[in-house]
Amino acid sequence: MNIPCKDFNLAATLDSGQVFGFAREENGAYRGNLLGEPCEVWQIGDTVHVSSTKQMKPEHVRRYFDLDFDLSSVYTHLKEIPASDPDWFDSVRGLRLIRQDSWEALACFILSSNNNVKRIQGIYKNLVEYFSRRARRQVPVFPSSGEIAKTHERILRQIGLGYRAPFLQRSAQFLSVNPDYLSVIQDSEYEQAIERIISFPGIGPKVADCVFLYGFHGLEAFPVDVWMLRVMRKLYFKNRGVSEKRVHAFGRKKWGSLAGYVQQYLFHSARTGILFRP
DNA sequence: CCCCAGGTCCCGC
DNA sequence: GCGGGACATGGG
Repeated sequence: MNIPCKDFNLAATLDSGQVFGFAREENGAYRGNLLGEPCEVWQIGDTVHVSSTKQMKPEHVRRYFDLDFDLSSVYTHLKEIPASDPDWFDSVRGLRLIRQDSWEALACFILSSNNNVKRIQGIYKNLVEYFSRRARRQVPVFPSSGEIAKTHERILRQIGLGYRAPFLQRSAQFLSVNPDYLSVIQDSEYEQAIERIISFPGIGPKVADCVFLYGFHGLEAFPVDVWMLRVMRKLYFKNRGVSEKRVHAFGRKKWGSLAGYVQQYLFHSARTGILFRP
């Protein structure tokens, strides 16, 4: 399937730490799971190519990659950021926020706490492989909350979750008892949505913002992790040791309904060294 | 041996 | 409400 796309950067989108199920291959294509279908995705110029066994509707892929969103207002904010060069984000222009599955985002970001992207991807892969094999699935996909709820905690530990194993399992158990809770969150305003997400075990304010942003496309979220804390302190607080809470409030107020997008560009750029290099 | 990674939890104040 | 340590695991 070929999908025309303007102002899109597939590599920056999939490498920016918002989704953990895509692996870059030698030829530059990405293998992963798109809308529940294992597939291969690559970009040539202004065209996205998707190869999968089952047929997918182009409008669903467009929606998944948020391709119909006009990024110009985001770029206006990015140009005003006090970096040395106003075009500092040129190499990642076209980075977009994916509309991924909300359960998968919630599960993945429980794994993300005090962890690094490389290892989160590894645990994600282990979860897909173990539970797909166990259920004898023909196509490997991320396990449902029901599957996680029913397994043994020691299995999750063996897979590599460490001390986060009981957090993920208890969260899955809650969802299997309250199956409509994710749609309740979907229909909530920011403050109440965060309050509800934060009630899951292993989820604090930072992960809750990630879940709201990536799992529910809540663009007014502004996750502040160690990378964001560093870059924001440098840009706006004269390198003073201001708290995460204060940086979070600052970003949300400054960028409003686009805070999540600005955050994604800042986070990816900080982590890859695009911003602030000698 | 150390420190770090898309933090959270739990404790004492 | 804020500060500090513990927490699994793997890489540098």
